[in-house]
Amino acid sequence: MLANEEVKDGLYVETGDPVERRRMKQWMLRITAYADRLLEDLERLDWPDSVKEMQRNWIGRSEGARVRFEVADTDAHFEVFTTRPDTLFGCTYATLAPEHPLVDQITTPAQRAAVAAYRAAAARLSERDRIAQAEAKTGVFTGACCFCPVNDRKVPIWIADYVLMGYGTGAVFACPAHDERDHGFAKRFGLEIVEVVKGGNVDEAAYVGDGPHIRSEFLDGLDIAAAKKRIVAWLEEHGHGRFEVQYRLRDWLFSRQRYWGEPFPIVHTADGEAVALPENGLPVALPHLDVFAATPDGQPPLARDAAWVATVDPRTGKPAQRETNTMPQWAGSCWYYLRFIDPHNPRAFCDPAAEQRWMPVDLYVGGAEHAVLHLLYARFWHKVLHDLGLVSTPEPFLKLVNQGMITARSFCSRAGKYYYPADVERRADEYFAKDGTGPLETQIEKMSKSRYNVTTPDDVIATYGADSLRLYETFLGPVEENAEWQTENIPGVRRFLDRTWRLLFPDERGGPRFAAEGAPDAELDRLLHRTIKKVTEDIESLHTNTAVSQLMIFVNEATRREVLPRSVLEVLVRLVAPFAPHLAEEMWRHLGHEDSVVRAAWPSFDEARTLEDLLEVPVQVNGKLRGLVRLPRGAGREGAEAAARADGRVAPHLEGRAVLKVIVVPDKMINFVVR
RNA sequence: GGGCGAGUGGCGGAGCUGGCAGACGCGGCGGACUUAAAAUCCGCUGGCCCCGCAAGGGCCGCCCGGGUUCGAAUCCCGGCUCGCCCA
Repeated sequence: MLANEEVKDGLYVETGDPVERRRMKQWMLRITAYADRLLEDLERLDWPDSVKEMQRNWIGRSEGARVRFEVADTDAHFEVFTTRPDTLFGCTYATLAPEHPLVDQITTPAQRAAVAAYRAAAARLSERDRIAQAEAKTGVFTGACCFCPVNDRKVPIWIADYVLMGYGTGAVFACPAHDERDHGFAKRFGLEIVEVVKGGNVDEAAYVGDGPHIRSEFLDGLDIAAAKKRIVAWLEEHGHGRFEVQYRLRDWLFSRQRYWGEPFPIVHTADGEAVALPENGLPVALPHLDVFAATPDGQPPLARDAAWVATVDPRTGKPAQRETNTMPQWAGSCWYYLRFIDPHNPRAFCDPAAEQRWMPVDLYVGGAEHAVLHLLYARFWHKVLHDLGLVSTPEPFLKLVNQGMITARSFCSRAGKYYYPADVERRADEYFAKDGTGPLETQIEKMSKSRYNVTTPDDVIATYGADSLRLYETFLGPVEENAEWQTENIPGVRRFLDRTWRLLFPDERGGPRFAAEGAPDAELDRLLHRTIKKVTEDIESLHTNTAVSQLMIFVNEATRREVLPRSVLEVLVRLVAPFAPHLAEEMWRHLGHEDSVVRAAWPSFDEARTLEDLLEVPVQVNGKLRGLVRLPRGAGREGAEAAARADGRVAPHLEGRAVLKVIVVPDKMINFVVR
C-alpha cells in the first residue's frame, strides 16, 4: 500500500517496483456529517487566523446547485454540481470524468477509439497528477450531445481528466466566458464562448467578476447573487435541479494495512455481517507476530495469525473472523489529551468529574503542520464524543499557538553531504571541512538530525545547567516565531542566574548584603512592582523573552544596592521560579520556606506603586524631538507648555517663529507646530 | 497562481490602542581588580566625508516608493525579498 506521492509512472519511487491499483473495502469515518459544525465552531476558538482559514479551506463549503442534463438521442442523463448556476445560459459544452459510467453508453462509434485511448492514458495518472496537469488542457469529444436545461441548447459532451470522478458528480457543465479553466479549454479546442455577465472581454479571458446578466432571459439585468437565487428557484420549480451544498472535505479513510495500529473492535460473521464487539470484549490487543509484512495474497499483516483471526460472534457464539485492518496513527492523537487527564483509570477513558475539571484544554502549543489534519480530526472526534454525552465541551482546544521552528547554521558540500559544525573550520570568508572538502555551502535552516545542525540539550545542561538551557529558550524570542540557535548566547543567561544567586549569597565578586528586615527604597520598590506587572502580563501573553529581560533589569538594579531586604527576594524568587525552577527552589529554601516555591502564591502588584512621580516628557517642534522636560505626573496643559517653551534646547527652535498650534498629550509629549 | 505571516544596529530581539526607535542579551571597545590571565565589576557602543576646544548640538536612519497625520517602525496604497500553507 502506497500513498499517491510514492508512485511515479506506475512505479514505486523508492524501488522501481511496479504498482497496481486494486479496489479495497475499507473503513471510513463520516467526518462530512460534521462539516458544518466543524466550520461554524471555528468562530468561538482563540486560534491563529491562518489555521482557522486553512480549516475553512480544507472543509471547502460551497453553495450551488445540482443540475440535471439530458443526453440527446437517448434516455440517459447526468448531473452536475455548480457554484455558478447563474451562468447556465452561457453553457457551450459539458465535460465528464473519463471514468464516468455514462461514457461507454454515449460515445459514438466514430469517437470510440479516441475516447478509449484517452481513458487509458488518464487511468495511468494519479489524481494528484491530474490536478497538477489541469493546465495542460487535454480532452476528447465523445460524439454525443446534451441539452442545457435552461434553454434546451444542444451542446457537445467531452471527457477531460481534470474532471475527477471522486469529486462532485464527476461531471461539469462548461461556461467558458466566466470560468478560467473552461475558457482555456474552449480556446484550446475551438469551442464557443458566450458572454452572459457583462464587465470583461471574454474573448481575451474569462470574466469572473460581478455584473449584470445578459442573454439570460429571466436573469437579464440581475447581479450574480440575485441571479443565483432566481435560477435555483427556477430549476427547482421545473424539476431540473435543486439547491445543494458541497464540501471539499471528504469522508475519512480510516483503515491501514499495517501491523502497528489499534485493531478495529469488529468481527465478520460467516454471512458477511460486520459486528461491533461489546465492551467486555475490549480492548482488542494486537497479536504477537514475527513477520510484519502483508500476506502473500495481499491481506494485512494481522491476517498472518490465523488463531487470532478466528473468533466467535459475541451475540451467537458462532464462528467469526476478526477485522485485520488497523487504525491510522491519528486514532491515538484524536483523544490522548482526554486519556492524559486520568491515565490509569481501568473502567473509563477518564473519570467524568476529572473531565469536567480539566477540559477544555486552555492552551495547546503545536506545530503549524497540524493545522488541518490532526487538529480537524481531533475536533471531529471530540464532537462525536460530545454528542454521545461522554465529554462536556463541544471543542477540545480553546487557545492554540503555533510555535516557531528552531533553526541553526548547517554546512554541506556541493555534493550534498552535511558536516557537523565541529568538523568545519573557517578560512577567510569560506568554510572547509576538516577533511579538506570545500568550500562548503552554509545556511541557517531548520534544526534536524539529517542536517547535522542539532544541539543536544544534555551537553548544554552539562556545561551551563538545566536552568540556563530553559532560560535561554524562553529568552530566544516569541514562541510563534522561528529562532536561530546560538550557543554563544547562553553564557549571557547564565551570568544572570549567577547575579541572581549573589543577591542572596554575595561572594568575592560582590552583591548586596542580605537584610532579614526592612523595606526597599522607593525607586527599587517601584521597579519591583513594575517587574511583577510585566512578568505577570508577559507570561499571560507568552512573551517570555521580555519577561526575562525585565527580570534582568531588576536584578541589575538590585545588584547596585548595598543592602537588600528579604521582602524583595521573596518576590523575586517567585518571579524567577517559572524560568529557573532549580535556582528558585534552592533560594526559596534558604529564605526559610519548608514548602516548595511552586506552591507559593504568585506575587501581586500595586498599579499605583508602578508609577513614576516625576516624568521626562519629550518636546517636539514640528514633529522633531528637541528636548525633554521634567514634569510631575498629571501636570496640566498650561504648565507643560510653559515648561516646554522655557526649555533651553527647545526655545531656540521657537524663536522668531509663529506657533500655529500646540499639542499636549498629558504625561506623554508636547508638540509645537510652527511656521 | 491564491491565502496567511514576516522584513528594525555587527547579531538575537524590544518598541502598548500612532507620541523619546534600538529595552534586555550577545559581540566589540575602554577602564578597575590581578605579577598575568580567567572570572567579576564599571563605562561606551545605529550611521555621517556636518558644527563645536569641550559639554553638547545638527542631519540621516526601522526592506523600497508614495499617501494620511501636528506626529508613522506602527495606519492606507503600490512594489521587492523571505517563510509557511493551498493549488
